[in-house]
Amino acid sequence: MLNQELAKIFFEMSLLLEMKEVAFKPRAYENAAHTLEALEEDVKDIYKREGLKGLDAIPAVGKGIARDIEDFIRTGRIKEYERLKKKIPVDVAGLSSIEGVGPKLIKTLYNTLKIRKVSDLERAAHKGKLRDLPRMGEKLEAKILKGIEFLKTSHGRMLLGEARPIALMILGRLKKVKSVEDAKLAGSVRRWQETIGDLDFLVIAENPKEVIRTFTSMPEVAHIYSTGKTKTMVRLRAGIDADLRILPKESFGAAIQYFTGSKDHNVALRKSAIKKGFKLNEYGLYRGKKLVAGIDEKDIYKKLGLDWMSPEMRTNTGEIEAAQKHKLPNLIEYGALKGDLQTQTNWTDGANSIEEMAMEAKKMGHEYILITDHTKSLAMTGGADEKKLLRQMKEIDRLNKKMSGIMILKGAEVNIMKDGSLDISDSVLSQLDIVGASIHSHFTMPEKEQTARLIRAIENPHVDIIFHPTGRSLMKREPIRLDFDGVFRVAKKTRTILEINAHPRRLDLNGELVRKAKEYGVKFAISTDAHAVSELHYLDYGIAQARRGWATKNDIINAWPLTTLKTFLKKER
DNA sequence: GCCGTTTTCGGCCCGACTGTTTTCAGTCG
Repeated sequence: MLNQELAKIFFEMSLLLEMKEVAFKPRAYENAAHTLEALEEDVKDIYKREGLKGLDAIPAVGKGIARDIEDFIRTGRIKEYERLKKKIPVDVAGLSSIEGVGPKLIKTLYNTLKIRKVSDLERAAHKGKLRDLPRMGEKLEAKILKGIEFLKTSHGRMLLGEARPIALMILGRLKKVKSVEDAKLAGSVRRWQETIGDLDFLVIAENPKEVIRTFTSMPEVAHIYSTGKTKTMVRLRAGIDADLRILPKESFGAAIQYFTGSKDHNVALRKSAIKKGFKLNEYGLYRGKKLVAGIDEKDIYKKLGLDWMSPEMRTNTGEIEAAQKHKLPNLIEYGALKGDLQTQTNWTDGANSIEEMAMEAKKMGHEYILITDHTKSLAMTGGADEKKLLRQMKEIDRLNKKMSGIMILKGAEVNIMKDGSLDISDSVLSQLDIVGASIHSHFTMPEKEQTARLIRAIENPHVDIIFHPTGRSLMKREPIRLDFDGVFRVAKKTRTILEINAHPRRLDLNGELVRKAKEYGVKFAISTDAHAVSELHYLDYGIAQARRGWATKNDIINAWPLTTLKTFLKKER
């Protein structure tokens, strides 16, 4: 899909233009990048069908950018982009991914210190060269070093939300190869891990050569590391490695088990196998030299006296013990949710109208959708004040009369201020169906203050859900510091729901915290934080986190009937 | 460069915060 590649280029162009201090164009390119990121149909298909006119019809894409896209489809290059790159030969995408580094600073860094990439910047910071630049000091120098450190720890990894679609596309392609009997995805993608280091494909095939040829000649392949009879490793253009293994049928289940991991889970599993007099490896479960199980993954667990467990749970944090006692939880199922509880519209920073979001939700089979636009202290999003919220409520009433098959609920993503107060008056909050509240600033407060701040918001009688409770941004920003025991205790007491945010950049709460919160009896909402109709489909990423946290249907409020949910939330306290 | 229920030209989300300064530039979302 070209959309993602183009989005990256346009985003880079917006940064380059901003460095050149060109007015307004940066925003135009940035908007186009966002639209393409969320666009469901491949621009190539649109172009094939409707030409330049079709491209022009894409929101945020006009004549100029349509021509850029055409350029890219035809030649794989964009002239304007290459012209900019030539003038400013700097890795702006890499540098700007460091928290606290933006286009202006990148420009100064290049002009004064000839810094072109992250490693240059790191060296300069270590030498204490940054502090002497205009408007810089020791603190900012240290902040940049910390930002680089953080980036490094997540280096070479990719968000699940980016990696999974690529993996599924390649899997589909492998399955179509004639001699392929079966093809499966293993590794961290199968476990729905938050970030992905590489993609693992396992295949049974009569003619391995044909499969390997298909795999290595895919357009996505940038570099072939090695290619043999049973194993091939490549680097994809998207910036991630992919491994393909061809396996004999009798070992397929064992291989899937082995390559799914996690490593810790497998070590524990092998130990338990040894204890019971078996040997377990990627080719099968053996008693002496005799193959006891191998074709079917479930069979391997069964022979070891264990219930089969879902890959999301394989973290070696008690799942093997629970499987042995037949006490694994009955996990919430994919597709079990009845509605989305966090969505933004074009009333603030979303791309689509309330009606468009509701239509898509209906198409997905949802019973309801909660509209939760930002509030006024998030000014850059056009956050709603009381008046605007009241107007939006009227609009929702109008739409509910007009539409059938979906209920639009009135909500908001109310901003939690530094002191834990909210930026919308109680009298307006009380008129909303469901109120979400979340933190968008002061991420670095000490644990004690941050905890007190969040607890104050949780204790507000109007707040039903805390959205993305830790505020983390995967591979970019750390979670805020919280005393989770304290937070979970108060959330339970006040019947305040914690969100499992399904946005691939957030996944917040994560599985580990879900499991901990669940022990306190906290209930959860799984919601997408969708800013466009296409993002409403993120729900599965949240469900995966819930499953890793051992959550059942009973723990997830939007898996319940709407009436049950509403009764539960009525917390006149 | 994009966009239009005031506009095909003339606008273009803007407030809070931080670390630098001693009035503000840069970044964030």
